[in-house]
Amino acid sequence: MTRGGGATRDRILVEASRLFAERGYHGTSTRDIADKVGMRQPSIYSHFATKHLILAALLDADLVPARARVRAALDLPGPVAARLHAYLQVDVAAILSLPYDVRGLYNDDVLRAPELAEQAQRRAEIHDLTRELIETGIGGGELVPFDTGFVQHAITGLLLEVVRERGAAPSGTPAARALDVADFVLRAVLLDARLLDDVRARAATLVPGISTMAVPRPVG
Amino acid sequence: MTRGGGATRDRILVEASRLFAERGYHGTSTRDIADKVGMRQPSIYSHFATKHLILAALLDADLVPARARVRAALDLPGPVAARLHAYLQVDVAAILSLPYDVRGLYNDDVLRAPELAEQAQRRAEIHDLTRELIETGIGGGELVPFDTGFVQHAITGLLLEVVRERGAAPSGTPAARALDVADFVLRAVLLDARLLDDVRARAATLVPGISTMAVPRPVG
DNA sequence: GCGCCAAGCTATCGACCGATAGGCTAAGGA
DNA sequence: TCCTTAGCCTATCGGTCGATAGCTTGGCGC
Repeated sequence: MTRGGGATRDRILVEASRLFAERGYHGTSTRDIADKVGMRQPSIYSHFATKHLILAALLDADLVPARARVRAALDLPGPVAARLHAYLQVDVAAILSLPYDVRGLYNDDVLRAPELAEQAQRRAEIHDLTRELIETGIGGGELVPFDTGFVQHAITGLLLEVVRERGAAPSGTPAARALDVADFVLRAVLLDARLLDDVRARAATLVPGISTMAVPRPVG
Repeated sequence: MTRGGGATRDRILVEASRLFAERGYHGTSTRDIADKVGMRQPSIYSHFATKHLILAALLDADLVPARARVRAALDLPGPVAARLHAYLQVDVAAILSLPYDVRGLYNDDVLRAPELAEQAQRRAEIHDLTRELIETGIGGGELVPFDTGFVQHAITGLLLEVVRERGAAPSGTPAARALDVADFVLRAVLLDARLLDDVRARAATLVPGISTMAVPRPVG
């Protein structure tokens, strides 16, 4: 690991993420991963002590920056609608720009495994923070009084599916797709539809503040 | 199978659907299913020739009525917005009322397996018909000119996540959740937000016509 | 009452799984 | 130069997988 600066470890992560996306975690064997990397199956264990830790590393690469982003959106000042719009844009763009194929990470229900409890907790935290943001917007009269949990789930589902779409037919740039998602959600939840242009303008000024919270992990 | 009128077969399907939802298809063994049903593992093969056929039966129970519903929505007369609203309501309510736990059916990427090609094709057909409905609405100036594929994926993601939510914390009745989904999507895509009340009223008259297209499968 | 057969059972198969043990090799530091 | 050790290798483990073979049983039609 020290010799190559973690290059092999990263290749394992990249290939594993592709296979997880294609066949799911349980449907992918450590031999499958090793074959793609170009090594023997036991050699994987020079870099990861268990198969679960491969998935954990991939999940963390997504979850840790994502949590930083939603926290940034919560801490920023101003109207909730603009912060939500900016957050969605940054989140989608960031996920679509990850070096890993994240499509398979949340498909399977492996997140319930006790070995991934830490990651499951991180994800729950992101959901809680998202709900908090929505709740603030509803309480302040900016957003339609939908059930908060429903809106959070709607956003989660939208993000997951947009990510899944990328692999099948990557239509449009990440930035364009990110704007689509943000617009779609805000049109749905914004109480006064006439404010959408204003929300977009305010969001544009917030995007850099949220983006810089998430330090992208460089991978060869 | 003939003696009990397929009762055991249905119990296998019910228990399998719950386990698939909990651990995914690959994460569930035929022994797990047999244990829940209360029989030995090889006895499963008196009702299903392969494990894939269990999943295929579950998928068909969802996909076949779903295809009928979207076809009905396409064939009905009147504005697209109302038809889309009605379709979404009926679809969500129908899925939430299924005797099976459908949460795990589309999580894994087993649908790519050649044994499930027929089901994959059915699902693709549903997506195509949905896109057609949206395209009509955009062309007719009723809906916001989002990318058609994006809207279809957004709807798919929303439906999947709402279904997933049910198992975790079933908040609200199926009908209430169905209305939430329909409202959320139509607020997002309706060009003139002021028409929403009218769309809802028109949709209410269409709901029976779409519902009756889908014959629910009785299961004990 | 008797034969048929669906539907269960036990026993077992070969394949594949994740993981471990232990050896070889080459790069890097003393 | 020699020692350490990261990073690969081969060989192999026990466990579990989906699936098959073949026996037993009990309800039904005749």
